[in-house]
Amino acid sequence: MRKTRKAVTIQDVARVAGVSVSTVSRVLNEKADVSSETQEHVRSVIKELGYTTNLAARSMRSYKKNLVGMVMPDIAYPFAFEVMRGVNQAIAESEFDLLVYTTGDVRKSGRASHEQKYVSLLNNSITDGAIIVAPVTGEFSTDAPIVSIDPLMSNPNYPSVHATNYQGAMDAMNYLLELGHTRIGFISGRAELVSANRRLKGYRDALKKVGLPIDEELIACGDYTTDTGVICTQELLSLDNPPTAIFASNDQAAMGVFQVSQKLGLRIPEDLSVIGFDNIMESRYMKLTTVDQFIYQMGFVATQLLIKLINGEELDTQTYKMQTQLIIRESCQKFHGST
Amino acid sequence: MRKTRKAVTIQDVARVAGVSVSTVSRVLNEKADVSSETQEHVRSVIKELGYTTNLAARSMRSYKKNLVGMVMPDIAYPFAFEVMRGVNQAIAESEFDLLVYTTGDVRKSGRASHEQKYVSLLNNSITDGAIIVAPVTGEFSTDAPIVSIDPLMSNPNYPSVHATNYQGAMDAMNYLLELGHTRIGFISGRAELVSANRRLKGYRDALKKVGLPIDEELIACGDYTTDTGVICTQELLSLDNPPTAIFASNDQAAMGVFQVSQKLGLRIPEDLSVIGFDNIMESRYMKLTTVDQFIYQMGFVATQLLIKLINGEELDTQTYKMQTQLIIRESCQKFHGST
DNA sequence: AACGATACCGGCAACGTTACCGATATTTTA
DNA sequence: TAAAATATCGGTAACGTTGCCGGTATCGTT
Repeated sequence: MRKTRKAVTIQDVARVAGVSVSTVSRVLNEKADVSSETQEHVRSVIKELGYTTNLAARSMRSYKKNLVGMVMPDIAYPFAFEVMRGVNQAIAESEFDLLVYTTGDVRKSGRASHEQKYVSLLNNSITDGAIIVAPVTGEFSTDAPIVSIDPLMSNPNYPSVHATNYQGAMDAMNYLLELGHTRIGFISGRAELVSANRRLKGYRDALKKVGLPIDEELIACGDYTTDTGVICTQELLSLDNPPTAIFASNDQAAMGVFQVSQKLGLRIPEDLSVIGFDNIMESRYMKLTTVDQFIYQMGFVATQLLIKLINGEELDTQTYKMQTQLIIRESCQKFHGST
Repeated sequence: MRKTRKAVTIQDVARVAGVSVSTVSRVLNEKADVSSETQEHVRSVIKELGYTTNLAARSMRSYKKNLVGMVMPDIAYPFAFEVMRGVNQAIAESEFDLLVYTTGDVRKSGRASHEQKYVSLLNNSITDGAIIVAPVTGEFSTDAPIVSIDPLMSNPNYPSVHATNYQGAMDAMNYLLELGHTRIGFISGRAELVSANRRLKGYRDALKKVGLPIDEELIACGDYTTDTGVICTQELLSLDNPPTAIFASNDQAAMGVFQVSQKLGLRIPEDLSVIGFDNIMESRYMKLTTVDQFIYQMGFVATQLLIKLINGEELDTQTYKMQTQLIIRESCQKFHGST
């Protein structure tokens, strides 16, 4: 069925080439102590047999693997893609290759088991270090360096990169307030994530600062997905005194607002102002005003930090804060009087 | 700096628990031959020490790894993301985890060296099998099963999944021809890829079938990127007798057409009809008429095939053809007379 | 001519894990 | 009650690779 030449090993190469295993290994690792004729000969045998070194065996024995690991529960959502783009870029510029590990689904394995698994991936196994996206635990028993992106809790054990979620939320709110909105709905993120909590706090504090009351009815409980964004929007808009603007915790939730609005015949921004958070690819096309948290750069910077750590360099700071920026497009409008 | 508990091994666990290494291994792999008290005790020690099994060592010794590998030169472009989404979904539904391998850049390592590397990844190393996206070689010396997506050449050695590129190109062309266009520009893909050649052949044959001459000037040499798409468009539009419609080999190239048109003040579709290929995420927002090749499904199906192979099942067919479909949006218009 | 320096190469051990076999204690069977 | 079956565990040998040590030739030096 397949053309399989069962597992060619370094021994096979040595036998066929008529040299020792050590010599083959030396050729493979480009050590100095081999005559050029032997080198050439061994190389030709390697090519002939189609030999490739077994990564598992190699990484068990030697220490430098030139591989960076990356762990994410799910790679099929915009945030993940943006992070990966940034990581990819930094990797392309480096001597390292990248290994992305995923279970495909957050719910697939329990949290503990999942964390367990990915620590295995690192724990002086395959990679020289790893980037972990949105980890839920703070403790890793590993020798290899770790950098986290948008971690659950700020953790002193290893460096992390995250956006200024609080400030970003404040900026978004101030913008809406300046436009004259006073009833502003909020769609929250997953409650267990710090990013979500920081944004919620920004929402609350911005209102407090201008002396507006906080109506708990206006805070809908989301989870960063479009589906839940839809539900939250329906809740908010069916209130007796519905909001004139909605601040969604992320752009995917904001897409839910768009969907519901369209169904209800509400125009954005004429009838409803919407602001998001993240600035994912799609937001540009939807002309969504949002808070850019430079996800791409977060991935890029995290990778650079990790590579520094792997190379034994010291870091200036343990937490790298990525400044957010309000991107004004066309989904918000001045609020004129009621209705 | 980091809290490192240096490399806890199975030996450490055994010593602390007061049992043999074998017993710990049995507990880890949930074998039957262990009393429940011992099991519990060992498990508690494992937890206490924060032990996790070394993947490299394990996969060197045992055969089932529950890991699917995926190899792509670059993960930061829309096609790759769509494939990954499909793969991710299939993985989420399976018992397997996913390991995506990339160098971050096609040009980073020479082709041979790159192929070398990723065969290593499989070659009875870490994974049970692998999905290879757009491989350039047809020969892999490996024991583990392989499925390729959009391969360079149709290869009998292992199954592959690819779209009906020829038919899709024909459909696109027929649509433009029916709209009355006779001078249709073409932006080709990377010449070494079959997909690109099949689309070009579709372009040529469609013209031939209706008896239109093939003007080689109208065929611009692209490489599936937006940047080159821009250059090609400029070439095409600066011809003495410019095309009234452009068929771009993929959507990213089509985005180049959009960019140039906007700069030149040309309206799409009023002044220029554009059709693409791929139907990536962005195309929807650009209202680009295009040929959907169901990239997501390609990833999904490829993964399912691979898992079947890993489980020792036989496949019905070696090449799985994904039917394309013309998606009509708003980037094409009837052609009325000249200029 | 005798010595040390050098170039090149082979042998052995080790990495951490699992498969296999065999050993002991306990229970079941005839 | 003796033999056999079973449950539970330990010891040892691999898996394929690289690091280290040491062993030959060959060469240069005096």
